[in-house]
Amino acid sequence: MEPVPSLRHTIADDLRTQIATGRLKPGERQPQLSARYKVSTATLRNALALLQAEGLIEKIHGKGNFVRRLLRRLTYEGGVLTPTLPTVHVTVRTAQLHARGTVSALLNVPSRTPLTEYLCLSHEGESPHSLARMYVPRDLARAEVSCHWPKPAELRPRLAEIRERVSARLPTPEEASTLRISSALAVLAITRVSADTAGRVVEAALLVFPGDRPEALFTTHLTTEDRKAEG
Amino acid sequence: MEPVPSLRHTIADDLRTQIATGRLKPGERQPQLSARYKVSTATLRNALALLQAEGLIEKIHGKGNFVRRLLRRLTYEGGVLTPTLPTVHVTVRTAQLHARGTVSALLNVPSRTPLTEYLCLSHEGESPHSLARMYVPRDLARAEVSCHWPKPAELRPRLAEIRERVSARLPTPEEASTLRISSALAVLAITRVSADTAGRVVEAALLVFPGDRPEALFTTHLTTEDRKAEG
DNA sequence: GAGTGGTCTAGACCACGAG
DNA sequence: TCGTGGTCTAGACCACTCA
Repeated sequence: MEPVPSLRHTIADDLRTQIATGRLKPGERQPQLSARYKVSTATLRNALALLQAEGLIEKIHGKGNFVRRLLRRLTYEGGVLTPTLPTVHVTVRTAQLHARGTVSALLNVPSRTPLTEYLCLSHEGESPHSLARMYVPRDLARAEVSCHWPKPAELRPRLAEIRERVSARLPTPEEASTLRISSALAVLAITRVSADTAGRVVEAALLVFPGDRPEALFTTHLTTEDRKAEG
Repeated sequence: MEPVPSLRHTIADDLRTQIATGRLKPGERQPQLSARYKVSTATLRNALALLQAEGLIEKIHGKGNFVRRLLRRLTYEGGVLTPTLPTVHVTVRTAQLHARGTVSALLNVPSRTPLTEYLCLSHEGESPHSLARMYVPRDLARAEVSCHWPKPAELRPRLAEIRERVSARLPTPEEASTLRISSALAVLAITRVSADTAGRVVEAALLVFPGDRPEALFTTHLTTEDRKAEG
């Protein structure tokens, strides 16, 4: 299949095993590495780009290359991330704005409807972990600041239906810099729309997770009626 | 934020609009393009790599760069892709093998249990569209060759629960060449495990979709009991 | 064999971070 | 100011496709 493995793949493979065995020092510099492997800087950069796309390393302009901490793979299920880690903390920025475009359509409200936006960034230690943008009609906005993390059911309106659209894509430049990931590292994007028992959309959330971290888990329990309807 | 847009982004933006307005001829050559923009080949390649990662173009070694047909975004919901297109056809390869590793764990059967593997590749016209690997215990294997596309409910065992794990990642080299996508184009990977009413796992499926095509949609209807349990 | 894309080099220049 | 990463260049060489 690949009779002549390219130089950058060979170097990337070597660095990968060094990372796996903990032999690679954090903050390793490009010039040292390119000298060690006797390749040009461009080739070494290409090798590092491969590792970056896998989420193994992080490059910081003016400082060096750093091995990313291996974080356990989390699971997003039913609007909640598990396991819930005590080391995760969340910063929330609230803004008042007016509906327009995509958000207006998701919430099923006219343009210029007053909304409250919650911009949530979760960290695990120093590392940014996930990003959430939540939009709530302003008359419904309360202490819903916990985003996609567990929250008491009483705080939110009674929900009747949650629709979650999941897609895979590359991060926008803003997302990449906010999450401190390579723009080549895929992200899992979840668009969540929650409606109450009256059918009114009470929340639209745009969630973004780096692809090397969480996954989403969806379980369908088929009742007898569902199976009848299916046939 | 980005006061000095890099040259390759400028070129990529320009090519993007040309693609959107249909002005870019298929099979456009790198040498012509680098001459047109007066940049080095490396810079032009970087610009094309951006478009490749968005799934807009496809490069074929020795031939040229080709604009990918814009395919409508499909939705995977409840094991079915919608809308169902008459132009989609599926090739299936069946193999007999024995459980091991991940598949063994997913199906919850011991290693070396006889399995039937269905390897399904769907095309829309000439373009590969999605990839599915399905594993079924051999004693349950029947005419289940339609993979994740609609199939009569009678053909499959009565299902009680479907669990779907969704993740975003870059394709493996094999997936990239099979689906004819860039290795930089994110894919949506769905691991589906279906159990019958007795709790026996009757199917494990590994589905891979190019990130520029389908998305997955999951709907949760919260009944009164669910909401009680949530509180 | 001519033309294409894929890889690599050596080196220039700019932008960022820290002392 | 110095060392780092980020971008770009000009050109060499190989691999693939097609006439």
